[in-house]
Amino acid sequence: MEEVNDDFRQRIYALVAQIPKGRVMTYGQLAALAGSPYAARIVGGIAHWGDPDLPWQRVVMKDGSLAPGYPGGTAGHAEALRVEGVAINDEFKIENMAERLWRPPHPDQNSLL
DNA sequence: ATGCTGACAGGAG
DNA sequence: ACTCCTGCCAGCA
Repeated sequence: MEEVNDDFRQRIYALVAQIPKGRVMTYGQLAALAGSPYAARIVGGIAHWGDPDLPWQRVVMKDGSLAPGYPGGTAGHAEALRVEGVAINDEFKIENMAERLWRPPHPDQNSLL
């Protein structure tokens, strides 16, 4: 039953790995999708200690701010996102955050349009 | 096994 | 608009 903990991390990996280039997801959203809406901080922890091969640069704060613990600081994170095609303001915040936010596909919802 | 920490989020001043 | 405080939960030592 405790596998939920283990799954939590696994789900975060899966979700992050599925984030399309040019899109971003918030820690809280990832946590919620993983099963714990209040474990946003944990996602940050996993991002720091988790698999470095995953595109953690696409994981940002709900406010559109970038991760302070990212290699190189917010500046490094901003630059990484610019490469992804994401526009970053001089305030190191994502422009049109709502549009950049990636919404994971529904399990069995047929996309009709 | 326990405690402290933290790449967050939300509410209040 | 910005800053400060609180809550929350898994990971790490």
